[in-house]
Amino acid sequence: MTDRNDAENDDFDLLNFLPFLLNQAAEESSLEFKQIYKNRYGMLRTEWRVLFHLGNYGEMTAKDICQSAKMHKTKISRAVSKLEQRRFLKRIRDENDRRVERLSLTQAGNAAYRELSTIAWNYDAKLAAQFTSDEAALLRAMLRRLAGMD
Amino acid sequence: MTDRNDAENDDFDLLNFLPFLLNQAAEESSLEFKQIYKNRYGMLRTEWRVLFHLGNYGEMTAKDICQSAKMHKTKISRAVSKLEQRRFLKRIRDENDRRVERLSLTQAGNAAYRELSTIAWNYDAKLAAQFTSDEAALLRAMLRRLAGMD
DNA sequence: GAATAATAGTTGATTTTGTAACTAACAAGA
DNA sequence: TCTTGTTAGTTACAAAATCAACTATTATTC
Repeated sequence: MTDRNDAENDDFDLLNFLPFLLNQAAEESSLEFKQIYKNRYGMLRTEWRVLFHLGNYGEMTAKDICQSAKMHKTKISRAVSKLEQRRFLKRIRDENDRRVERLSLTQAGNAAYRELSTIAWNYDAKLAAQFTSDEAALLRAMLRRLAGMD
Repeated sequence: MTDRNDAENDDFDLLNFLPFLLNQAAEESSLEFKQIYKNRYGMLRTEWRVLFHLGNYGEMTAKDICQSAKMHKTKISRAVSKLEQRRFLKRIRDENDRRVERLSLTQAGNAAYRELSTIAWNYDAKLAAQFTSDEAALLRAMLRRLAGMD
């Protein structure tokens, strides 16, 4: 029919292409929660991610967050500034290595984290309730594998 | 310890939070493929998505793509312009409703689609090979559910 | 112990996205 | 038919992400 090689992709199916599916699922499943941190706290995704990391792990450096969240350091730098402006976090320069700043949440930051993480956890439960608990556990394990978090 | 309610989120675990996991998995699992459409064709994600839709489904309108890919119409408008500039797609004004344009790939667009979709399919197989085929099928089904594609 | 390289983080310029207002074509009701 | 409303798609402007160059500090090497 044509001189090009088109044998192998007859059954390519966009709707089953994992990167596309993952993206759609990620997008859709974070929409509702996004409204909350956006409308209630005026935060961007980058900002709540930093907040969640600090709330979840306690004191971290920007680089730590960078590696854990696989976010670019400029995004983190700006998110940290915003959160600092809103008095949600404080920086402490590390006296052993003065390039480093140790980041941690203020009381207000912790309060926001607690409120948001409770909502997040309920939200997560609602998402997971679409599946059996075995399925949900398997889903999380597979996603961790795909994300290179093993 | 404190006067705030912090009972329910003791076991909140960021690394198991589905929206976060989904996002990390989506990001990581599209990285390698992104290099290909980006470096080899100079395309953005929005552009290859439009290309893939047209390659996969044949002639569509911008609105069709909008609904299927859940992308905003301005993104599609710009992606279509770019792809048209590169002679990957052509627009035909619908004479029954002159607001509508029917989009389809040119020969060059089809060639690009064939090459990319073959690579995509192999790439998908490589991702899925991390799991049993039952697991992979379940994963896709769960992602479709989460994405609201049922 | 200078000179060089490497690292943590910031800033500025460019690119891409998102929001809202817009044009053009059609539809429906008075 | 002539408002009024709706829809397909574009454009202008604002917000955010990316990329490269930068400062300040520490590590390395000669």
